[in-house]
Amino acid sequence: MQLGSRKLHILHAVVHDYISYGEPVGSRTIAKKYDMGISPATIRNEMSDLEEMGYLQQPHTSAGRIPSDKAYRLYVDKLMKTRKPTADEAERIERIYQQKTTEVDKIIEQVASILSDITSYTSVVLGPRLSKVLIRHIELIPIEGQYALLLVVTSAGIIKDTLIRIPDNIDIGYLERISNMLTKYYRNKTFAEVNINHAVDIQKEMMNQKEFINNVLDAFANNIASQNKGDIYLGGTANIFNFPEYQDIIKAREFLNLMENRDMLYNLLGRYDEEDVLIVIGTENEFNEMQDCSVVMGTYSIGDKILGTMGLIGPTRMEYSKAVSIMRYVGQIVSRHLTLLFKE
Amino acid sequence: MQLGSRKLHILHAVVHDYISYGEPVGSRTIAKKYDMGISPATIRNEMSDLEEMGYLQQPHTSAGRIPSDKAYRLYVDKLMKTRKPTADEAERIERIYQQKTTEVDKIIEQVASILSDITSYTSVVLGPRLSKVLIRHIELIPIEGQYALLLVVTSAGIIKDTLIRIPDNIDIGYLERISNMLTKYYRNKTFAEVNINHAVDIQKEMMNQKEFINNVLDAFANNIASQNKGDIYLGGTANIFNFPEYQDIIKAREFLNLMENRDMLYNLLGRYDEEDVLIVIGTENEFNEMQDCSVVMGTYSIGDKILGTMGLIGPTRMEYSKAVSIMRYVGQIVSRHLTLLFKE
DNA sequence: TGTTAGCACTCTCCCTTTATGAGTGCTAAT
DNA sequence: ATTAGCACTCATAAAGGGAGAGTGCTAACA
Repeated sequence: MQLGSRKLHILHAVVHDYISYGEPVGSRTIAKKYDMGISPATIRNEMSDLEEMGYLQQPHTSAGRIPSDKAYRLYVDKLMKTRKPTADEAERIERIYQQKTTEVDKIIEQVASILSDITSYTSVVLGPRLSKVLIRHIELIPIEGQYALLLVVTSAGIIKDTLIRIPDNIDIGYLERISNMLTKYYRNKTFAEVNINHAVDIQKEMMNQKEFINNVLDAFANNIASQNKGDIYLGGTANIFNFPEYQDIIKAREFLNLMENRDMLYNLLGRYDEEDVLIVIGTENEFNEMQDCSVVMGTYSIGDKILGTMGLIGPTRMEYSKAVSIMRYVGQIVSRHLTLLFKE
Repeated sequence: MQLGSRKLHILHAVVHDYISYGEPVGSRTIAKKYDMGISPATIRNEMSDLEEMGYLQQPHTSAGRIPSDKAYRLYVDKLMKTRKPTADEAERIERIYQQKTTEVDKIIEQVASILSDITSYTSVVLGPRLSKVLIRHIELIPIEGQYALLLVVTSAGIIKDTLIRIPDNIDIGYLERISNMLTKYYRNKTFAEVNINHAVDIQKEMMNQKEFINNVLDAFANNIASQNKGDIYLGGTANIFNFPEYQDIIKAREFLNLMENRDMLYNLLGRYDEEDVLIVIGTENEFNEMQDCSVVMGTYSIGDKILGTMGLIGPTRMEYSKAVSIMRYVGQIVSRHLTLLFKE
């Protein structure tokens, strides 16, 4: 069977209506609201065809139709009109620029909250992936007592630190020398490239302070460089209650448990690093637990280096055009902001 | 009317039973389960008195009784048996020691998750209050381009940073000198005590690099020292669904919205800094929205300096003895862990 | 005088029944 | 090919009708 233009129109109408109201759409509704000059009976015939082709489903015999995931896919690929953020939305997104802080965590946190506030979906934002980030500076700062703080500053302004015990006979100058060596050696490398066995200069140094240097290198490699998972920020988890399909307490609970499963979210979003927005609809998602939802993903960057991923999670009948336009614009703005702060 | 020992026994039984099952407790139930050698009819008379005195309430005529907030208060103050963590609970709490990281954020995050996992209530943990924390070290780290990172390391291992633009003609040595001055000047002060006008040495320095020094001091005072709110970590927000009183989607939603209201949580917990555990029951809470819940608060410290507050939030019929014992023990363990890491 | 058995009464909860209405598919007419 | 008409299906809401838990009151009892 062919997907003629009339079928497409009807499909569009069903998807559009269902996205707006979340109730199965009947033939009469379409005839009245979308005014396409044919009678409900004709629409019924077409809908019956569309059901056979896998685009529509009936929850039960005497209900209207709802779109299948296949229909949403067709909708987002072919039928959906692109949309720009409204003036109000744009204004709210641009508040990212007004953040005073230069701490990436805080910026990302605000991004999550803006995303969920504007869209009323749940937002997930991954902090900068450490594997994508360059080491800029390593510093051993003496703390009183017998401790020093090993600090690593990266190109995205992220700072990782760990405490190290230092022997009595070590002075500040010595710490500085080691800091310099480490910086010189690992500067502009990623954490993934850290391999303490290759640091020849430093190994020479080992002769006099073998144990201490070992401690430092060990802390660097194991406490800092091996944390390859960045943080996850969530926004608007309670938004899911806005949707009638989640009025069921069991479904709502499942959803919220899902949002607490950081590993899953990390796996879902973490592997995505394309420039453009990606839409994953219902059963297209490889995680079974999320096959009731759709996810709209985007990324943010510094310069042209993609740093992290953002996601909007909502019911499969989500307003894709809105989610996409917001996601795109937020991506642009936050990237521009971070680039201004940290580029070069 | 007097609260004789028999009335107390009955009240105890009602509270205990209602905490366990969440259903109104009838006279027969008490006679059977708590075996106090009197008949249901007598218990009914006593319960009627207790109701008059404001300790019990009836949801409707033909239901059993439920405790009022006043009854819970009496219960936690006088009737409740203290309880120690079970071996299993203690073992799970002591995993705090096994954390490899020395980043306070991560430790606190784990504490929130342990608290909520063990108790099955929602946990809220405030990060160290900056007003309680001493400045240990200030450092200007040159980043390539024309930027430096202004880093402040504190006595609780927290690190605050902000970016500063630096003029062309400034070299590393100069940055070091300023770092040393700042450290010398503000060391062992709290952020609250920071007043850039008093830094005489540094103001002298201003003569040659007036604009730059101004930038540094301004960033220090405004971007770092003025952030007096620490972070908030939540655990087990979805736990609320375990309780029948929150099966109602509207109540569940209200609760979750509450948990997203960071300011409120901050105000609720932030002002509390006593050593011992504090229990706030239902209407005792000054925030109307939280008068359906009870909160058990505790603190954690470094040495004998109280740093931050923790809270367990659950229904008013929460298992206070459990919540209190867990809260106490977690407080002890996390304080000991932090003290080992950061003291001196 | 305090305690208890007995009993009528109340109210919720759950089950069943019934009515309503939205929507369909089929058939026959256009 | 399109559409009006109609019988049929199914979910949802409203109404009725026990069953059960629990109470308060009264009168008997130790």
